[in-house]
Amino acid sequence: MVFDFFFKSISRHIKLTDEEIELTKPVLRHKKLRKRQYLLQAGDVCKVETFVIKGCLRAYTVDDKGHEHIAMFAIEGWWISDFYSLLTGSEASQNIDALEDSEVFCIEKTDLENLYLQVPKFERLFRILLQNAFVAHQQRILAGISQTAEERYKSFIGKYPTIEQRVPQHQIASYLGITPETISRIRKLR
Amino acid sequence: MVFDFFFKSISRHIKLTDEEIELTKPVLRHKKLRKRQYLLQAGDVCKVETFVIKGCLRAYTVDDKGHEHIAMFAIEGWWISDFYSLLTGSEASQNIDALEDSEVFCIEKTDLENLYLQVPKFERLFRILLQNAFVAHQQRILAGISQTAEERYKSFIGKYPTIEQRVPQHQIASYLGITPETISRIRKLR
DNA sequence: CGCGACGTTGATTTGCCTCAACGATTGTGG
DNA sequence: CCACAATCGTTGAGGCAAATCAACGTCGCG
Repeated sequence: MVFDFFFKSISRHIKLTDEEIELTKPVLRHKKLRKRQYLLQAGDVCKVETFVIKGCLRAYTVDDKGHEHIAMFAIEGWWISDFYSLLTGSEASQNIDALEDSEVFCIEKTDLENLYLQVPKFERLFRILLQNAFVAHQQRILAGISQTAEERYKSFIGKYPTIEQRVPQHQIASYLGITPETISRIRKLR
Repeated sequence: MVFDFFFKSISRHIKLTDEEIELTKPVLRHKKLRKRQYLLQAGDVCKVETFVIKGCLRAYTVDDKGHEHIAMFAIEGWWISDFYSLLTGSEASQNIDALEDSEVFCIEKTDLENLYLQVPKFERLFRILLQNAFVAHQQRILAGISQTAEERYKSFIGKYPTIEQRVPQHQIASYLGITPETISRIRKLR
């Protein structure tokens, strides 16, 4: 059942009753994405929070020189969206697309807000998820202002070996804010 | 009254009843900090979430070369803590101290957890605060991987003119991950 | 007063980027 | 199923933004 992985994932943080599970199911919109398919394009308004069931997605911006800068990856069990756009209703500055064939659950913003009222535990769930994201972000920021390219790369493959194995190196370079050439040279030195 | 500023601040996000306000007051521990005084030292465990009533604080790490890297500033109305330490109970990697004589409210972790149960609106408050922090962090990360020192500095003074006026330039340099000399040279060019 | 904190300026170095060329692999349309 | 085009990683040469190192002036404060 497609729902199983979702409810198992969130059970790490909140315990739902059967009734609450039934209330939740209708808001989960199951979607399949082909590799390279967009979930969101910059300029559109982001309307959904997305949970990854299977596969790998990325969120990224494109600067005026046409360079992509990856804000985040999301693999099985992770959430992804353009949060700012979702929150404010403004046009997304980020693109989100699939790096592999993927399956996701999308939750409409309005559905999520109702869900908060019907099943307040979700308020707690997202607070916890945001707390974790907050900590991860802070560490990434500190890495960015205090470490060399090499340190950041090695720290990345230590922290996210799964992602390192799945996505092309130049995507990781883009996430770390360094060039693919530099990554290649770092790797050469054992 | 010292409480006024606090409740006025959070009223932007949640509306408390008089009864809820009275439940909240006892957990707010009022504290004064002298300039340069520590609120938290790396190695200790962070036990409190802190709201700034007056003044300016900073959270920062010190690397093996003795260089400070500022994770965040907090002025009136902002919250500050070593979130990771607070969350996990592990030793703080960050120091927090006052850049000016300051006044704060500290909330003990255990008190906050009880407060979530007694006044669930606080669950919502912190979710909203975390959402905002999430967005700010994401923008800071993207700036770090896609912009030059000059762009980041100018963007900083555009976004936080108040902070730029209050704290020494080398602190801002440390926040942006660039050297004080570079800031000085950027400023020279008009 | 004298010392430390802060900012500035100059000379030099360096880590990383840019640009360019080249194999290897993948995948895709005829 | 092959041919050709992307995609991906590697390597080299050269350049540049920002760091480093060092010296100096100013201010505020104990």
